[in-house]
Amino acid sequence: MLARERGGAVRPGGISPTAVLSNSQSNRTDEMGWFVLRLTVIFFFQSIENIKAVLHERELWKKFHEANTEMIITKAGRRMFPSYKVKVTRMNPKTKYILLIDIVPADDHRYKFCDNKWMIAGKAEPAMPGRLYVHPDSPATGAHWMRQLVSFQKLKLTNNHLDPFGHIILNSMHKYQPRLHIVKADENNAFGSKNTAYCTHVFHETAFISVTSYQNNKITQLKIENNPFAKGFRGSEEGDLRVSRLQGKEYSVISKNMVRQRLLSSHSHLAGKFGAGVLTGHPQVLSSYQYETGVPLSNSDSQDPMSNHFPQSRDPSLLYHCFKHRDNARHLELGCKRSYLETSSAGSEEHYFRSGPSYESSLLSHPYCTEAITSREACMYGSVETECGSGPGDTDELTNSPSINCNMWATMQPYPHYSVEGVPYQPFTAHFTSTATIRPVVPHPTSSMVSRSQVDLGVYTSASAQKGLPVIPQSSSSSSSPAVSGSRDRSGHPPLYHKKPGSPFQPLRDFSAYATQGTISIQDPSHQY
DNA sequence: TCTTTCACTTA
DNA sequence: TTAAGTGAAAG
Repeated sequence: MLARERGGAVRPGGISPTAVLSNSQSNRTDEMGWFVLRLTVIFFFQSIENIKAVLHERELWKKFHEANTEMIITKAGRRMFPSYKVKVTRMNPKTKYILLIDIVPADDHRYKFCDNKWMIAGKAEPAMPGRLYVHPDSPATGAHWMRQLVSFQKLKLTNNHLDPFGHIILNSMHKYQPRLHIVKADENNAFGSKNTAYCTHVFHETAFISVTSYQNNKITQLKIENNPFAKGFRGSEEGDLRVSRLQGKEYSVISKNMVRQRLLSSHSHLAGKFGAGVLTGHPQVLSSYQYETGVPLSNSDSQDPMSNHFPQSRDPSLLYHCFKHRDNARHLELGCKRSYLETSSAGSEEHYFRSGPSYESSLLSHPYCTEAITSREACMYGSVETECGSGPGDTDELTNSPSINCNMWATMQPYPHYSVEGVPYQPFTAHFTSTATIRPVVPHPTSSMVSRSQVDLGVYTSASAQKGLPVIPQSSSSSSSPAVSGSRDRSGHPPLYHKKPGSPFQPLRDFSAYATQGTISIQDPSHQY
């Protein structure tokens, strides 16, 4: 849209491409030159790496961020507040995109709240099985995404490691960073094939610490003040008195909330410092069509968690990186419009994948490492600490030629990433819970990592979700599932994620048979536990 | 710390 | 009217 506007705007009064041509050239040549330029302009501004995403209610996010955002996680799943909403521009209006979110560990620490501040309490628990939340409108055209805010408000967080609903699983008292991924869908409304392009946007102000109950009163107050659903807790003498009476309390009408409010009002200085949340990064062209930019979100070396683990003002505030996949066969086909919980009004719009655990690669200065990527990708549940530097490419791949293995959808670089001094690489293994078939493919499986990935790539069907049953990936080369057979892309590689509208999924019986391809499809729910 | 229950709210 | 989302508080 923007590109079109630009393209259209240049011609009348702007510099025409024909301006540099000889006057003797024909009008036809002039037209052709203009056409080429216009195409170039359109291509440039609509290419995946130029897609712009602006965080909605950034000032609100910033208020929370400055107080160190906390997000409640519950067994049943809890929404995030503030909600993750973005305004997307510079998409090709006619191209189909898939928008999804994953939430990766921001570091390898466990936290505690002492003396009214967050402190490091030890080493992080092993990362939970990464899951992705695919926006329910996916796949949709750029015009659709740009038409209005893209809201991920129905995304839910849980601390239930065996969560059957497809919610994003987190560890309590750990710090996380949500990431937005914009994936260009292929002709099959899928992604993950060798030509799949995608970009990742990270808004550092959306980082948070997961908690089972709020720790910081300032956060509690911000939630109450800003979340409509918490209106019942907003401070007023009447309200607090009402609450105390209803609960049979004998304590003073000056409630905890009131005290909090009064305390907070005395030292609240949450005015935003950031300017408009815009994409200000400058993609660097990496080999094999990889693009990335950004800065580390935190300095993990610091001993001051308050000042460093929730980095404040930073410009650009938005980290993003973009990739185009050419050398791998990983392929995810999307069926995001099918509900995960088809009978649930809420669940009907929820779509989850899994993404890989990540902190070890997301924050620290591990060099870009093919082996590590594949291994982590393959160890969704194993939380394997993979050594970097042993890969064939190592750091050179960071700035030069990424390996084939790395250059694939499933190994999308994690948050945060560094452009020069080693690129921590985040697996981006697909897990999701829509009724679509997920078929992650490991193009170049190596050693045992592939078999681990089979365990990783849990998939949830709407049917299983309704039963409260998670589904464990099974694979089968002998699968007769129509979804499976129909989801192979033309390159011969099964897609990672395939939409098969109206097709009930058939459990695949022999997951191991897909070991070399890493293909995953809907599984038999009975195997989850 | 975590889970469950509660009263209240929004949509 | 009802389903679902809130933080508080008890356990």
